[in-house]
Amino acid sequence: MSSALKSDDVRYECPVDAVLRLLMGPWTTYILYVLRTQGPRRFGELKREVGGISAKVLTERLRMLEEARLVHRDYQATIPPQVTYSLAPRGAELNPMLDALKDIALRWQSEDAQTSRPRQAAE
Amino acid sequence: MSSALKSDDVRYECPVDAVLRLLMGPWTTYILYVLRTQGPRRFGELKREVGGISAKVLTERLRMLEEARLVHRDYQATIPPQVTYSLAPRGAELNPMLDALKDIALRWQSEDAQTSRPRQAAE
DNA sequence: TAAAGTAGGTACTTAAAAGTAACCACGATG
DNA sequence: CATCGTGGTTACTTTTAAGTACCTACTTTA
Repeated sequence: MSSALKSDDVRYECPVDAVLRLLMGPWTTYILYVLRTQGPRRFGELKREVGGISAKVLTERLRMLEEARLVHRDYQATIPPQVTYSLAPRGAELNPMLDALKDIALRWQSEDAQTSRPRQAAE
Repeated sequence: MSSALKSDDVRYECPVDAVLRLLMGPWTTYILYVLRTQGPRRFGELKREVGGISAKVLTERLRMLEEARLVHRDYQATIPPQVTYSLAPRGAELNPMLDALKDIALRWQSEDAQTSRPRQAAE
C-alpha cells in the first residue's frame, strides 16, 4: 500500500477490504477459477493453465491464498516432489459471491457493448 | 499490470477481473461505502470522511468510478463550484454482492480471531 | 489585506508490485 | 554426459501506483 499505512490504519479494520485485497492481484482470480472449474492441480499444471504467469508470482499467490486458507497445499516428498493445490473450504465459500459478481460483470459487459461500441453494428 | 500485457491479453476477456479491478484500489471500497451509507456527498466532505486520502487519489478514484458508471457526478458551475457525487444505479447493483462479501469477511475475521490469536483470552 | 474554502490539476518523488533470468537438488531419459 | 522436468528460490530490473507538495481562480470571512 503506502508508506503512510501504519498497522493501526483505519482501513485495516474493514474486513471487506481485507478479502478484496486477497483477490486483487492480476492473476489471483484466474488461479481460483482454474481450481474451481478444473479441480486440484499440480504446480506445473497450474502454471501452464494460467498461461503467462511466472513461477515467482504463482508461488507468491499460492502462498498468500494458502495463508488465507483459500487453497490447500499437499506436499509429497517424492522425487521429483509432487505438490498439489486444491480449493479449501474457505475458497468454496466464495463461490456464491463470485457467481453473483460474474452475473453482474457479464450484464455490464453486454450493456456496454451496445452503448459504447456502435461501430460494429452501425453503418 | 505488466509489460507483457497487450490489449488482446487473455485476462481482459474476464469480466469478473474487470469489475474487481474497479474495486481494487486502497480507497475505492471506502468511497463507495460512504456514498452507500451516508448518501450523496460533495468532494470536500468525501475527502474528510474517507480520512487520509489525498485529493489526487480521490479524484482518480471518482473519475474511474464515474467512467464505470458506478457513481454519478453532478457539477454546478456556481462560485465556488459545487460538485456532488452520488451512487449511480450500477453502484447500487453491487450492494447484494458487497453485503455477501461482508458477511463472509466478518465470519472469517471472527474465526481467525479465535484460532490465530490465543494470547488475548488464554493464560 | 491575508487566509480559508471550493474542486480539483500538475510535477516530482518514492515505494511496492510485477517481470526476467539464473540457479538449486534430484532422478530419469536420450 | 548433457538435458528435461519437478517445485520452487534468489537476485536484479522495470513498471506502476501512490504519496507529497504546490498551483489555479474565485469568493467569503477575519
